[in-house]
Amino acid sequence: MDYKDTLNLPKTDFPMRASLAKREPEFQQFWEENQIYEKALKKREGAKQFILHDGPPYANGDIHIGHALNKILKDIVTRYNHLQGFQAPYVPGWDTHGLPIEHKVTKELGEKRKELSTTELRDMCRDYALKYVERQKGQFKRLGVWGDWDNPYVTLNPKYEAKQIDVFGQMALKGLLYQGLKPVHWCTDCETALAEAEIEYQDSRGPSIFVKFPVKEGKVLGEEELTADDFVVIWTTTPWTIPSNMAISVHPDFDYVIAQTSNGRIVAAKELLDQMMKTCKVEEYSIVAEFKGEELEGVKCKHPFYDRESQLILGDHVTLEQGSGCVHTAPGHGHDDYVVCQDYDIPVFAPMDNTGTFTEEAGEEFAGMYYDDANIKVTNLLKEQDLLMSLNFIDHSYPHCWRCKNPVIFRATKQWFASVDAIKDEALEAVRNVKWYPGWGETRITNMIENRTDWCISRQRVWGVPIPIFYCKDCGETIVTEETIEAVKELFGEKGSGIWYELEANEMVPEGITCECGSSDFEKEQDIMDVWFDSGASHAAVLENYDILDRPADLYLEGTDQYRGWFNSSLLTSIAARGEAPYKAVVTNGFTVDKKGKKMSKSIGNVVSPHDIIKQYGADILRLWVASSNFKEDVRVSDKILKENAEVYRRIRNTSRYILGNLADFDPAENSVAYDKLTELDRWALMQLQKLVKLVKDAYENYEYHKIYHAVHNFCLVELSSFYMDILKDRMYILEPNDPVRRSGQTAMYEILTTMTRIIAPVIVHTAEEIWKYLPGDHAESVFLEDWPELKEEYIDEELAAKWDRLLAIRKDVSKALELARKEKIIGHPLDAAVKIYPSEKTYDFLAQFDNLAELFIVSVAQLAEADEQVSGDVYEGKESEIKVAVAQAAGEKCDRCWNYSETVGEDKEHETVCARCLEVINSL
RNA sequence: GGGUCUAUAGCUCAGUUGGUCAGAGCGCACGCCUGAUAAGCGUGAGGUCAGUGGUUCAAAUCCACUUAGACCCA
Repeated sequence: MDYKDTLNLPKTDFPMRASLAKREPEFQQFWEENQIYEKALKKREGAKQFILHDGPPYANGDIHIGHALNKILKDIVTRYNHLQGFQAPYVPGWDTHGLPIEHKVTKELGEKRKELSTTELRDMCRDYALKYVERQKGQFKRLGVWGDWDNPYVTLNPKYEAKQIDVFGQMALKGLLYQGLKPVHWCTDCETALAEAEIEYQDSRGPSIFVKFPVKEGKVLGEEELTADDFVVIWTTTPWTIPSNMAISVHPDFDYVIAQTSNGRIVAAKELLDQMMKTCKVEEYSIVAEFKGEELEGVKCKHPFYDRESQLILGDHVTLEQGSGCVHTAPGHGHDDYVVCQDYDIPVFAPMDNTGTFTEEAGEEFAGMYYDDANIKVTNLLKEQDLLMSLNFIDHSYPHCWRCKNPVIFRATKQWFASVDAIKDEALEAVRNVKWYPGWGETRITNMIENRTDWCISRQRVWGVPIPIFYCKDCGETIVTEETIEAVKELFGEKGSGIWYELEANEMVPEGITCECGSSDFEKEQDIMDVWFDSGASHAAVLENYDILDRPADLYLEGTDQYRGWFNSSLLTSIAARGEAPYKAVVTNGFTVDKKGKKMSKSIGNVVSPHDIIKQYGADILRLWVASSNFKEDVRVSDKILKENAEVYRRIRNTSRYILGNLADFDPAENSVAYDKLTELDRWALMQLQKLVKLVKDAYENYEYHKIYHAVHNFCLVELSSFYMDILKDRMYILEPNDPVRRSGQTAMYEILTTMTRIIAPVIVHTAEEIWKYLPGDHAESVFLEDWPELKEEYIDEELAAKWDRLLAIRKDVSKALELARKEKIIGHPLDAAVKIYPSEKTYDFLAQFDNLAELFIVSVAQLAEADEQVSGDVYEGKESEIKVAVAQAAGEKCDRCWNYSETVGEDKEHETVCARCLEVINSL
């Protein structure tokens, strides 16, 4: 007789091999067809909400590993909170406006661009964006992320745009928006502003001049007094900007000197003096004073042409690469110049029109002159006054227009700004009331907001939301009122913001609006808003627009780059327009880097793509990797790391599979054993489970998912596989199916599996669902329609824990003794062994309370020696406990059925090869 | 150059306020089992806690600097 057939060996169809790449899409289809996400929301109707507001990725290109990390984290958050009992909706979104898309579309069009109207170009941009929305949507869904994928938000949606206008309007009406000047790249040929991406750098030949600025008001520097007879020397390659000079910048930390030359005393950086004198062909000179740049602050020079001061200011942008270390500063024609002048309240001055022609403001010498022609004029004027120290021509890299290939200039134009100063204190106060994970996020955003200058929200582009402002045609006055905002809002909400380009201003301004000057003839603003304003307004445009959402959000969760980006723009617009922070808590994730901790880049070739990972391993492995990482820092990905996660996954999967196999004949309704009737070992296992539940919940609450990963893995491995389940094999297989002790084990395993599956479900969503399908007994159609396992404090018994900890230590020593016996070929399988344990006195009393030591040590015989018994033969002296262990081959024969050695084998005539225990079972079958 | 971070075994992570704190699991090596079997069990080797200096009776743990890396600015 083959006794194997009389055993209860594990039996399940749950596959050992996951085949995730193939099977995951089937579960995703199951969720979609059965509307599991919708049912989950319905189940929590009326419950407290947990709203995670999705930061919109840019609708361009395929998703990369960073997107995957972020989206999976968000999914873990919403699924966990849902299981916890919250209604946790997730409305994904996309950022669909902006230069990168416009640029890409324009580039694809090439020359054809010129034939298209603004509306036609915008339509193409929209199509492009929506194409990538669909594409990325598919990629996100493949990660197993749940949410309202059929109704996501896109920033180009008319309803979104209308809310954005509302936010803009609120800010405008509160006086938080103003027009100012700021330099931008400008093509005088195309008469348009250019974005950085539209600039091409080419070498071109141009003048290079050193100019003396006469000192008007000096001071004592080093040992010497700088007087009105002295000069400060500047260097520039754009002489035409000299008329716009407003200041001279020096670096506070560099060394500067006053040098005596044949041409008067001059100030310059010490390190550049020799080189500069050589260029200017000055042979005789000497240093008469030396001092730090910071001492120059406050010195005033006289502008070479005008009755205007040019003061010395301090700036970190000054370098010692070339020139004089004293930088000609024209805030109307340079970015650094602009920034540094802001600190000194020096006005922006750019006396020039769209064609690059000087205006009257530049004085009669220059008015009407094209900027490029002014170079000669400037040098001539300087020469006449003996202020030109040198004139050379040099080749240098200079920006050119990508379209007409002409050189471009930096030129200040009118831009709309949001005043950050006005709301700074309020914003900082709000920051203090937000929870930041990790904690240093608060410091980081606080510093950023404190140092933030006013926000330039104008963009001279077409793919975006137009700035909804009108101007009086007659007097130029800005028209922005509650009525005009409301009108534009309505219009955009209905037709989309593209309507701005199809209607004349007068068609959009409501009836009855007149300018203070009496005119009712208007024109419209041509600029659009910075895309950061689009996404920054989502707290209104999404949270207020969706019935299932609400403001403020419970959580924003994005990468660390968003302190400057979305966290910032959202906070500012929310404070400005709604008077509150848009979020209650903010979590940030680090960036994904390669195995060496370096950032990923195509050129280095260290990019890991989520698509490849899913294809090779499956989304659950990718998700497990996310959970395994301490994502608040930068996270590493490599094939080795993924392989390791695949191993951990297999352990969790196999443990689950093994339990399922042992539950093959278990009906929880029929066969469950009451808690107080469970064996002590089973109660121990359930206690460990409770400890796990507690730890895991804490970890979810604090966004420390790697703790969950380690805890669950260790639980499967240490508590279950190598101890609890290893011991349980004997009773599961050998005993009569309905034996209460066997049912006790099944009851515990059933609870362990159903609990473990639910707590890990937010991470490995597909696998959890798969396990749920194979679960015996009644259960919801999806694990995501279940509740979080309630913590059973009553299962936790510290006395029991201490008792079993002590036993575990002893078991470790026994196991060591077995290993040594195995090495000496005394035994092979542990069941070959009979162990005799010589305990210390205290340990004897402890061990005597167990009547199943052989079962716990998985040996055929475990004999406890009396406390005073003499040790005989070779023994292993325990390191973890006070025992000595002797190992011998067990006496008797090996039972054919249970594989234990027993002297009862052979006693029965009918079943000669079976032990007494097995005989009883066989007879009862 | 500035702001915010990070650096513990090959990998992922623990190490509460400085005093058995040098740990876990994986991986690796070796062995066992073949009734969880493209599974399971056991044993073992592996780290000058990035480096230097300092504070202290005592530092992976506090301070300074250096090196490397990340994000955002300039």
